[in-house]
Amino acid sequence: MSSRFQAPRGTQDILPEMQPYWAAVLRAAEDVTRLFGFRRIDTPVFENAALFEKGSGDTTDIVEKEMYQFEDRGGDRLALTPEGTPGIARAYLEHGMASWPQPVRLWTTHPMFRYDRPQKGRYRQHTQIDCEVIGSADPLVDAEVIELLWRIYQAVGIKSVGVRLGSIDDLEPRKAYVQRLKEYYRPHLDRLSEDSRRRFDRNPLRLLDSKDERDLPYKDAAPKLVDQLSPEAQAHMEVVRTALDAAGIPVVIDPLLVRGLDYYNRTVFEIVPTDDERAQGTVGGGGRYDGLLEILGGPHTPAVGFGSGIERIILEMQKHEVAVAEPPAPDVFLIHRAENAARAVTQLAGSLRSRAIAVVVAESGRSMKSQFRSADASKARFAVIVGDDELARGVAMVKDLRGGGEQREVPLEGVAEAIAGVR
RNA sequence: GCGGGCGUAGCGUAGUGGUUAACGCGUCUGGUUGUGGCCCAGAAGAUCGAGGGUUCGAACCCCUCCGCUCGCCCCA
Repeated sequence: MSSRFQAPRGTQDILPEMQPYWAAVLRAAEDVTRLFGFRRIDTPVFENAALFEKGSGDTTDIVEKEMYQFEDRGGDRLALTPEGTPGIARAYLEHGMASWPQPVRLWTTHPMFRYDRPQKGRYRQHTQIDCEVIGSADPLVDAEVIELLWRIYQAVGIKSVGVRLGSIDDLEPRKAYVQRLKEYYRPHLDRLSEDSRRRFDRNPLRLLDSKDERDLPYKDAAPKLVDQLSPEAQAHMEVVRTALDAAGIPVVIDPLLVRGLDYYNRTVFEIVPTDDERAQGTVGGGGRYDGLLEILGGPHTPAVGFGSGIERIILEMQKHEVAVAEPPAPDVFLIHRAENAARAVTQLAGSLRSRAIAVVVAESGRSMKSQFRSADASKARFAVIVGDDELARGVAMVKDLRGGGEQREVPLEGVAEAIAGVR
C-alpha cells in the first residue's frame, strides 16, 4: 500500500466524477471567448527557460524559485510553463502575427507548473484559461478582457465575485515613484521584515504587498502609486473604469494591488470572491503588458490579458453548489447468455452504436442476476437480452429498465428502431 | 523556506497496551432451473504509513523518517 505509486506532490487526478465541472468551465470559456471574437491557440507545455527569465522577470518568485527547469538530452535548458503569457507572446512574434489584422485576440487553456507548497486551491500543476489581446493600447480593450473573464464566471454560475483594479503606470513614471517609495521606507528599513528588506532592493513595489505584521504600520502612510499616476495612465484607468461601470461590473480600486510579474504596466486586476476571504481566493488576474514583446526581441507591441485557474473556479462552483450536467447514461446494457455469443453480441452492439445508440456489453459468463445488477448500476434505459433461445429465433428481448420493467421480443434487426422509438 | 493537523480494507469510520483488528458504504457471489432496483446471506479485501525503541505483550506509549492536508510566503 504505502509502497505503491502516488501522484507527485501537488498534482491530482481528475476523476470521472469531477469531469462535468471541467467540461462546464471549458464550455463556458469556449462560448464566452467566441462572443468576444477570440480564437484558440495552443502552445507547448515546455519552452526555453530563458523565455520566462526574460519575459516574466528573473526577480519574480515564479522564476526565482518556482520554475520546473530541466536540461534535455540535447543540452537545451527548458522549463515547464509556469505562466501562459510569454509563450503566447513568443508565438505572436514567431508566426508574424503583427501582419494579421490588429489586434490579435487569442485564448487557450493550458497546464501550468510551479514548484511551491501545495494547499487548498494551490497545486504544482494547475490549469489556466488564458486570454490575450496583442496589438492594442486601447483602454476599452482592457475593460473588454475583464468583462470577458467576468462573463465566464457568470456563465459557470459564480455570481459573487468582484473586480479589484489598479494601475502601476508606465515604466518611466514608475521609476520616479519607486524612488519616492524607497525614500519613504529607507528610514524604517531595520524594522521591516526580512522579505521586505530584500524587496527594497530587488522589487520595491512589492513592499506594499506585504502582509507581514512588522510592515503593516508603514503601509498606510506610504506614497501610493495610484494617487500620483502620470496623466496618461490616469486617463487610461478612468476609461477602463468607466467601461466596466457601463458593463455593470462592480469594481473596487485597489491602490495596493501589485502583481507578481515584472512585465505589467498600467492596468492590473484581480477577480476575487466577495463572499469569502479565503487565502487562495483569487480566481483570476491579469493586466496590461505593453513592454513584453519588446523584451522578447519584437517591436513595441501593446497588449493586455489574463489568466484564471480552472481548479479555483471549480472550488468556487462547489462552494456555491452549482449544478453541472452529468454525461448521459448508456442507452443499452447488453445482457447475453449463449454458447457462442461473441459474434452475435459484437454485431448487435456494433449495429446499435452505428446508429448512435450507446451500448455497454455485460461481462461474459456472469449470471443473469449479476448482469441485471450491472445493468441497473450502469443506469442504462434498456436491457437487451440475447440467449440461445433468442439467437436461434433471430430475436432479442428488449426490457425497459425504468419503471415496471416491461419486456418485449424484437427481431434483431429491429432493436435499434425499438429503442430509438422510445428514446 | 516556515508553522499547525492527520495517517486503521477502494471510501468513510470504530478500536487508546492483552488472544484470529470491528462497522457502514462499495466490489464479487448466492437466495434453485434465463431477469435489475429493496431485502437477506456469504466471500474477497488491512504487513493498522515506514523503521527503530519501551514492554512478557503495541494499531494504541516514545523517537526518527515518509506521506497527506491546512495555513504563512507567493500566486491562478
